[in-house]
Amino acid sequence: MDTATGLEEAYRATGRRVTRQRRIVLRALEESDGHLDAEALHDRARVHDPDVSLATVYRTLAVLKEMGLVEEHRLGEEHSHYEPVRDEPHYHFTCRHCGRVIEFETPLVERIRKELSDKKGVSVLAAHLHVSGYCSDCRGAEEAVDDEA
Amino acid sequence: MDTATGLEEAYRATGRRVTRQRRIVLRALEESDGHLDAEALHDRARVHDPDVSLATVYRTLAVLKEMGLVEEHRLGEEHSHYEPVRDEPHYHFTCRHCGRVIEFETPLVERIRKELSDKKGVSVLAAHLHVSGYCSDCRGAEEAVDDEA
DNA sequence: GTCCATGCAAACTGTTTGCACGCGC
DNA sequence: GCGCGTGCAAACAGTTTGCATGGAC
Repeated sequence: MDTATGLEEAYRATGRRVTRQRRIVLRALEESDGHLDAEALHDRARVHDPDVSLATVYRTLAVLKEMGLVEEHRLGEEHSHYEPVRDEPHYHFTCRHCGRVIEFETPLVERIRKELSDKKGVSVLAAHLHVSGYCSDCRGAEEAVDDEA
Repeated sequence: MDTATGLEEAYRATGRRVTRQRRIVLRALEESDGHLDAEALHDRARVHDPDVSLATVYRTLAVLKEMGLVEEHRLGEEHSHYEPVRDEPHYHFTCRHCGRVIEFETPLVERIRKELSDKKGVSVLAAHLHVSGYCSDCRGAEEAVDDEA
């Protein structure tokens, strides 16, 4: 796939220096299947170089966010997840029991955007839809989780 | 409106003690038009009693969340906003320039829930839709904000 | 050689918690 | 008066930042 070098090239194109650490973080991001948190990304980066610091991971993510190449999501409510921006918008479902994240697409959010623009006169830049519940594997375990809480 | 005593009664019904501080926080929540953050709620509570602590605000919110009477939202991405649960679900738009929060309704999210259940076999408990952009008053100010970033 | 990027540790923000006291029941 | 709820301050998690050094260009 050609997105494999995508981040690094887009990054280099901005005139920023491509350091060893930054390349490692970019690769780790690209190789991820999406929605990694900073800690997980850091762990993956350290496989290639144990000295990549968490601060560098955060700094790299900040740059990528600013460039619009990476999106930050609050899925589990406590910390952020990051993923490279793709062409088609998509949304997230998280399972409250096993934590699994399922991505899904729907044209309906686009319709909501339009309705909102028309009715309220706002200009929409982004729409995040986060659904939670139990995935097909965990549907029987609902009470167990509720008891834990 | 009868929701004015709603929180306190529901609260009392669980057998918990209704203290002066807790009553103040419940009232402040009910009198809010929704989506206050903990700090704002604390400020409002202190109007009635300067000694209500932020910890008590958080503890009260935690109880109400657990009871399902209050919802927590991540609107601005950095800290949480809280609002009493109402009958009809609604969603939020936030203006990136002035910070205004606009609530809106749409039946389309319900359709998305159904589609998701059918296609992926998941059981949906909650759906949060957060749209951001510029409100009608701030549509001209977009570049100014982008420059600040 | 310049100057951006790094690692480290300290700072910071929002939230939670341990403890001894206070007050609702 | 029992025991939950409180205020305070310290702890906490996630993230950001100041500073001196290092490495990309």
